[in-house]
Amino acid sequence: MAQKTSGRYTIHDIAHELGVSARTVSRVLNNQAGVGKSTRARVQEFIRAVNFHPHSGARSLRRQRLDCIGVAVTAPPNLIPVSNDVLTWLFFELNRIFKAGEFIGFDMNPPLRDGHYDYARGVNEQRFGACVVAGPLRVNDPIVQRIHEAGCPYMAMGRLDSFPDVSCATVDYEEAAYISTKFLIDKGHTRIGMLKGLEGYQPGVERDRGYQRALEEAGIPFDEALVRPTTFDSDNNVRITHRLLHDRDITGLVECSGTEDGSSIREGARRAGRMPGENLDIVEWTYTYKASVVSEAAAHVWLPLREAGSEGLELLADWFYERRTDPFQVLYRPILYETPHNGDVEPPRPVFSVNP
Amino acid sequence: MAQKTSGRYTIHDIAHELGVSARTVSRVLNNQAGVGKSTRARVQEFIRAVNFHPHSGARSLRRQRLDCIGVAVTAPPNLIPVSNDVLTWLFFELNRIFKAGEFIGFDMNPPLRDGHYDYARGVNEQRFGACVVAGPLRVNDPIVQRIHEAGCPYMAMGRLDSFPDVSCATVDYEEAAYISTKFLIDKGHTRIGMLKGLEGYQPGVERDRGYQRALEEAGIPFDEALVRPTTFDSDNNVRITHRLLHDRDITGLVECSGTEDGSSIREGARRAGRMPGENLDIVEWTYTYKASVVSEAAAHVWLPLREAGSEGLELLADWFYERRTDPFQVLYRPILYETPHNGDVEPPRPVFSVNP
DNA sequence: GTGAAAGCGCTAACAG
DNA sequence: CTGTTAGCGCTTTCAC
Repeated sequence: MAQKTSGRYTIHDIAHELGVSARTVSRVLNNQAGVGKSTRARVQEFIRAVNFHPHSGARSLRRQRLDCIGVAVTAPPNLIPVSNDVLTWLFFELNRIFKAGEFIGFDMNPPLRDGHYDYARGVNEQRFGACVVAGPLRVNDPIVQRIHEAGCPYMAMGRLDSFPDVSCATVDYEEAAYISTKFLIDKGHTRIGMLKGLEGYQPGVERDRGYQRALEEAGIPFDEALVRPTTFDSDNNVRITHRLLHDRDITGLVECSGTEDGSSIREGARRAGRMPGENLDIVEWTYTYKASVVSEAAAHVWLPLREAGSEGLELLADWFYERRTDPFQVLYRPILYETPHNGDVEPPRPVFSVNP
Repeated sequence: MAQKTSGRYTIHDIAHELGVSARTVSRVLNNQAGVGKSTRARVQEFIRAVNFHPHSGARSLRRQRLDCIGVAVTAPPNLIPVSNDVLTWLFFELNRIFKAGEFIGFDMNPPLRDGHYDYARGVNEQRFGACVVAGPLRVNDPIVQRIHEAGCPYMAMGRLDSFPDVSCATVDYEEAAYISTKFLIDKGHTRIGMLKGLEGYQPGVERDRGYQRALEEAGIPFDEALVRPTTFDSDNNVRITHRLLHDRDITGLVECSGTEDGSSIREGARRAGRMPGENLDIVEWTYTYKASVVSEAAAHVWLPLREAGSEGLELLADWFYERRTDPFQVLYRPILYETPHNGDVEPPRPVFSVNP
């Protein structure tokens, strides 16, 4: 068979080869009506034999439709280590919800441009026909707004104060911080520490607000020394926990690092000579319902982020398939539950990965 | 500013707006010479103001060059759960090696077509200008050959008997199985069990070959009951280990599941009433040098897969940037070392993730 | 230093 | 049921 010099067939080559028109080949490729049964079979046979696939760029240029669903993270993995569990969950959900064989692409390492990670490039360069923004949004993030303005269906897994119209599915971290703190206040604690994840990101700001609101309501003065930003490095978190708990007057601790890394907390408490469950009441945050992050914790707050995300992804698919036309906002409430004490508890499925 | 009806600017719109030609805008976009200093500044300013980005499809159609480096896995994550560690390593390496701001896309969920996962689609549809095939290759895999024939620079992280020309960077699993088994034979064991990962994949076949070669050399008859295929499910591996070690005559064990999941082995041995280090000599495989998978193991075999991969990625970049033109084959030798007994040992960085 | 025109591979509109 | 034609947005000749 004559092969084009470029080394790849085009539909014109195929049409020529088979003595039909390019339009016919295109029809076969797109499963459109208007091709005789035997012609269709011949074309299909040929396409399969030479392993022909249409050029996605040419295709996207002509139809005004991109067939790639993109996942973009808001920062490189060293800063925002989105865990394998979340990526796996996203794969499964995207494949469950987008059924038409869309290509799913992950852009996991956005370039730094003008001081911001440009995770919008997949949308801007028209690679993505829809985009999931995974990872927390920075305070005053300007990038997600560009995605919004591009008109591409998208869903961020976080809200943004500075851009309230953002299309998103997430949980209410302010509420989570509020109920965590209030729980400890109601148990009689007045000096409550907080191990605060995601400083500089929207979820970090929400933690601050919820914590302060609970204190205010109870008339407890705010002491900034009690709030310690954490990272995704477990050694560091051991140290931070240790240092915070040095203050023996702290009897309650909101552990909202978001790392679900119980062993760091335990080790940090141990080094400070504290015994969770005896002289320290901990409220642990987790993204898994009834997960046992630390069995000695007084309570857990469940952040149903995946659950919110799944609902958001359905809406995103509706938008992509033009069953709806607008951004949406899905906000799930966190739920506080006393730590389950039977041995039958699953470990958390982390949203962020922690080293080591 | 007048905006096109489509909602997006094209270089023609910009040219019209600024009273220059599209060619000039294109020159600015691509940092080419032949534009006056002030004209260039005006164009750049405008582009930035309206957040213009060229259409990647149109661009790839016209130049015969794709600017996306793709990572494709050979099967969906439930079958081949490539771990976050490997993904993260790939991000870092790709970003270290590809320096021209290439887009890096991950296709992590290839569709099933004709009984094979079509992980070549990114190459076939001309989305990827280079492709890393992550994950093991199935025995007789026909897909990677299509990538090869497409002429796109690529690198598989595995060899393939049925297609020896495959461009790859990997380790010699046959040698690994051979030295593991030989080590135990030399210690006097004659009945040696094997927990064999990746049945049905090339690395599984190589394990078989290396194991049998060592036995043959020593004149020990092969007993297929001693070789047990494992999975990436740790509960299952506990059961398989337990069942295998039921045979009290087995005194040596090659643990080449590839999971680096020491606790399953320990638990399986415990259930069978065996004490590693006392009545059982284990050789553990790991992808991390001097990692402690199981401290009671007699020896570890280090599979320098990442190290081979890094060298392969450099060659892939050379190919992509046209500093070389051909496929390559990088094959690293595994190394056996006695298990270090000082407490100063790092845990392995897994290549596959294991549930739970 | 700049612009007009052709064409990459495909699909939509329209004609037969 | 099938073919012709135009044009998506860009880069590349080539001419000025």
